[in-house]
Amino acid sequence: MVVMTRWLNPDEQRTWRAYLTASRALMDTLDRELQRDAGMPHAYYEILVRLSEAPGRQLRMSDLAEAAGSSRSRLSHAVARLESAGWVRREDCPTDRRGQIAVLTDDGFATLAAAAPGHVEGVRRHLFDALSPAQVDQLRRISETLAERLTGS
Amino acid sequence: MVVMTRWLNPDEQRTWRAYLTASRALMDTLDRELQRDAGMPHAYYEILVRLSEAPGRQLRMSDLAEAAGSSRSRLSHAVARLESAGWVRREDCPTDRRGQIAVLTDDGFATLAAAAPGHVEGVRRHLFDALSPAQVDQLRRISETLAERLTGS
DNA sequence: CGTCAATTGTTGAACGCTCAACTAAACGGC
DNA sequence: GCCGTTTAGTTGAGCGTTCAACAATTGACG
Repeated sequence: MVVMTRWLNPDEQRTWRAYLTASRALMDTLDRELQRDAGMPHAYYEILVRLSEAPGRQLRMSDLAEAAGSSRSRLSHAVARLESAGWVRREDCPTDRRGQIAVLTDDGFATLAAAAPGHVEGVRRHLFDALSPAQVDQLRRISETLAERLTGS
Repeated sequence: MVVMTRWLNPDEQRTWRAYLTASRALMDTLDRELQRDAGMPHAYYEILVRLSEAPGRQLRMSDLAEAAGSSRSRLSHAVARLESAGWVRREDCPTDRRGQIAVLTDDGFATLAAAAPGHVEGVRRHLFDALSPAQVDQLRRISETLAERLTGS
């Protein structure tokens, strides 16, 4: 049996296109700024942020992957790069011999601290300064709904 | 003089993290579905869509780049791939000898037509089904504001 | 007209991500 | 305790994007 496609109506179409344009432009802009000012892509910045917030500035690879919304493979490659940049180091997990622990180095923390103000300023300028407080709230609710549905958590 | 960083307040922080998680998960999911079902990433799908909507199913490379929110370089590489897949062909521009025109082939149109229902279904399932009509409207306004500010158009 | 600047599009290298395949260790049931 | 199944993490190949450099053409302006 043929199932009819539920096409997007004009409002949805317009919303979807605007969303695509906006989110792509936003992430491209922030990525470029971060690359220029801190020498790392946004994905790597986020890894450093998550490590910096963890107790002891360290996390199991799996936990870090989940926190950063990354696949294990992606994280493996990323941490390899971050390690060779001297921002992260790997340690063996004492309780699970399969495990690896990613530890933020002092150098990594300093780099993050240096990059953070500029990046936050970018997020503010490109996102929050453009929205009313009510819109920020709307965006939060929408995003939380979508995140929950998509990540199943 | 030192300029104080305007850090994100807790609400903004939460909004930003939820936004990051949601938009990353959404695009990752749609990208994976499109790759699985149509053998192309979302960026390529969008190029084909823009071509299919243009008069004569063709566009100058620059115009296509702008329509697809892509850099010239990216589009050049992408069209090279689409051409070798037989979905797009290049023609010389008659009025500007620097110009190239990307033309959607019948094969490309057929591939797009075959991919569209599944992709639209995905957009609906992962995005619109999760939101109320009011939220769709909110997301449209927010996105249009951001898109305008970021792309300056 | 001639020249310098801007625009169009391509190219190659470096980088990051995805996917599938793989090793090693832990778990679960008997 | 043993054996099949999960789980943790890595690896390499292939693909897509970015960036800087480049060639070719057009435009602007004196």
